[in-house]
Amino acid sequence: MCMSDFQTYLQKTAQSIEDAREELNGRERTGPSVSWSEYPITAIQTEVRQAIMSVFDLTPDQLPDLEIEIPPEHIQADFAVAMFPLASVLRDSPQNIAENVVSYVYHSNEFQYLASAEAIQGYFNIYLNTLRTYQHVLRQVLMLGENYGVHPQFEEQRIFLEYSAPNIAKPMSIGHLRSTILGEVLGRLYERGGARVIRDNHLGDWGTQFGSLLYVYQESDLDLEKSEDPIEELKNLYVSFTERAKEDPELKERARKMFKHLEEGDSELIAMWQKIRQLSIDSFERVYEDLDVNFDLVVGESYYLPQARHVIEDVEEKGLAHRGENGELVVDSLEDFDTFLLEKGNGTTLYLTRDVAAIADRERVFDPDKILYVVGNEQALHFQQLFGLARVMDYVKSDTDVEHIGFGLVRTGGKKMSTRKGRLVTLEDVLEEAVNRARRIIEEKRVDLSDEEREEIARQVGYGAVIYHDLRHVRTKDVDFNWDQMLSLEGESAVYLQYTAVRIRSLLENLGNTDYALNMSADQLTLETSIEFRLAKHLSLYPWTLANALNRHTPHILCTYLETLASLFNTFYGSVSVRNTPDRSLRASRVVLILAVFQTLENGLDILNVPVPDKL
RNA sequence: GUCCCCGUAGCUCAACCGGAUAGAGCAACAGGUUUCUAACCUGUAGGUUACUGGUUCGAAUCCAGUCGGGGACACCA
Repeated sequence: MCMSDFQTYLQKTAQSIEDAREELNGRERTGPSVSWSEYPITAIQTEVRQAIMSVFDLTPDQLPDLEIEIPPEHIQADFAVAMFPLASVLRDSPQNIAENVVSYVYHSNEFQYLASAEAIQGYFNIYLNTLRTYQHVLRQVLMLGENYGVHPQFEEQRIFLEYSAPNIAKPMSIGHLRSTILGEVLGRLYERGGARVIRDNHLGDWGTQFGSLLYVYQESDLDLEKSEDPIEELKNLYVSFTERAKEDPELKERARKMFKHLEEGDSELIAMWQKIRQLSIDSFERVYEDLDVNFDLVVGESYYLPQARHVIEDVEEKGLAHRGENGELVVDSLEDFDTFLLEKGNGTTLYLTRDVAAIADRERVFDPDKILYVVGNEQALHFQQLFGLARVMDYVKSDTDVEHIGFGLVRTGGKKMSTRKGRLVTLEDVLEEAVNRARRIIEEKRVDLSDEEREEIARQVGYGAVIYHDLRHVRTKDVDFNWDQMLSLEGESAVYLQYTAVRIRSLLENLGNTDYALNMSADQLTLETSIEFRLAKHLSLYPWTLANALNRHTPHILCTYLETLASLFNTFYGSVSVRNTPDRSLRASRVVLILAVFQTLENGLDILNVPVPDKL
C-alpha cells in the first residue's frame, strides 16, 4: 500500500502522455502548406539553374549545389552565384563559365526575373528585373499574410522537442531561460517548416539531490503551507546542506540513503516530494505564462523510474555492462568514449538511467522523426553516452534523428552559475528588473499615456529585451551575464524591432483608410527609389532565412535578418514621405510596401516570441 | 591528466557553416526634426581575425602546435 500515491502519480502521468499522443495524431497540421515554388526567391534560383543547365547542356543531377549569395557591398549586382563548384565538373575556369552564362542570359528572353548579368572573378552576378521582382514579392507577402515564410522543409514530420527542464525545489535561473526560449523558438520554427512538434518539459524532479533536500527539510522547521516563497526557502535549505556536506562527508551518505528510501517508495517521503513538486510546478507556470511558453507534456524524470529499472536489467542481460567493486553497474566503453555508470552501488538509478528509459519511451509512444534536446553544452558527454547506449540497445530506430542542441553557458563573473555555490541570478529577478528599466524610460517618454498602458508597454519591452538578448547570439557560445548589456534598450535590441513595428503601425494609422492599396493588383505596383527595391529584395529572403535558421537550429539568423529589415525600413522612412507622395499609384504602392514590411516583421517577432506593443 | 567549446574594432557581437575590399550596435567625433513616433536617420574614424606553421585557385572559417579563457570527466542533475 505504501506505493499507492506514487502508483497513482505514474498512472496519471501515463494518461497525460497518452492524451498528448492522441492529440498529436489528431492534429491536422500546424498551418497551411506553402511550397517553395510559390516564393519569388525560389523562382529566381530556378532561373539561374536553368540558365546554367541550358548553356552547358547539363541535367539537374549533374548540377552541383549552387547557393545564391548576397554580394558584398562594393558589388552592384542583386545576387551572385559562385561558379567555383562548376569548374571541376566542366573542366573550365570559373570566370569562363560565368562569362558563358552571362552571354546566354544576355541573348535570351526566357527569363522573368533575370534582367542582366555580369561575370567577375568567377562569380555570376545577376541583376533582377526590378519592377517585376518588386511586384511579385510584395504580392506574395500580402497574399500569404501571417503565413508568409511557411515552407515545406519538414512537412508532416514529427519532432519531439525537450526543453526548459528546470529542477524542482529551485528557482529558475537566467540559465534556464536559454533552454526555455531556444526550445520554444525552435518549436515555432519547426512548425513554420510544416512539422508537428511535441513540446516536452522534462522536469528534474528526481535524484540524490532530493535525498539531500528531504533530509534537511525533515530536520528544519519550515512549513511549506505558511511560507510566502517556499521555493526560495527550499533553495536556501539546499544550499545550506551542500555547505555542511563539504565539512561533513557523512551527510552525503545520508542523502543517498534518503534517496534510496524515496526510490523504494517510502510513503511519507513520497508525500513530501509530491508537495514540493507541485509547489515548484506552480511557480514555473507563472514564468511560462509570462513568457508565453507552452508545453504539450510536462513529465518529470521520476516518471521513468520503473522503466529505468528495466533498462538496467536489459543492459545487464545484453552483456554490455559489469558490476564494479561496490556493486555499481558499469557500462563497458562504447565507440569513442569511456565507461560510465548506470546504477549506483546502493541500487538506485542515475540521471542517465532515467534518460535512457525516457528516450526509449518517447520512441515507442510517439514514433518521432527527430528527438531533440535543448540542453546546455556542459552536458555534451551525457548525451553522447545516452545516444550511444540507446543505439546499441535499439531503443531508438536507426532512422530516428537524435540530437543534442547544446548552448553556451550563461556565466557570472567569468564562471559558471551555480545554485549550490550561491552564484545564481534568478529569472524572475531579471524579468522584474527589465520591466523596471523599461518603465522608467516609458514614464519619461510617454507622459500622455495612462499608467495601465505604460505598465503593459514596460512589460512587453522588458520581456522582449531579455528574450531577444538570448536569441541574438550564436547558440553555442558562452555569454557573460551583464545587466546593462542584457537590458540594453538601444541599438541592436528587441526594442529597435518593436519601435520599428510600432512606427509602421502609427504611420498606417496616419494614412487613414488603406484598403485601396490592398486591392491593387500586382502589375499596378510601382516604385521610384532604390531603397524601396532593396526592401523588397530583403523581404524575398525571409522564407530562406527561416529555413536556414531551422536547419542550423540558430534563431540568431532570424534576429540578424529582422534587424536588417528594420534598418532598411528606417532608412526608407527617413528619406521618403509616404503621405506626401504626390503620385497616387506610387503612394498606394508604398502603402503596400510598408504593409509587407510590417507583416514580415510581425511574423518574425512572433516566432522569436517578442511581443509587439500597440504604442511605444 | 584526458576530452570538448571559445579567442574577430576600445566594448558587445555578425560574417549565410572554404569565397569577392571581414560587417553591425555601443562608446568617440560631425551633421539631421516648424512635415508620417528622434527608443530614429546620415556621415567620419576604428582590424596583422590570439600566435606560428600547414592544406589550395582562395582561410576568421579546415588541420597541427603554442598561449589565454571556460566547461565536462563513475556513484549530482
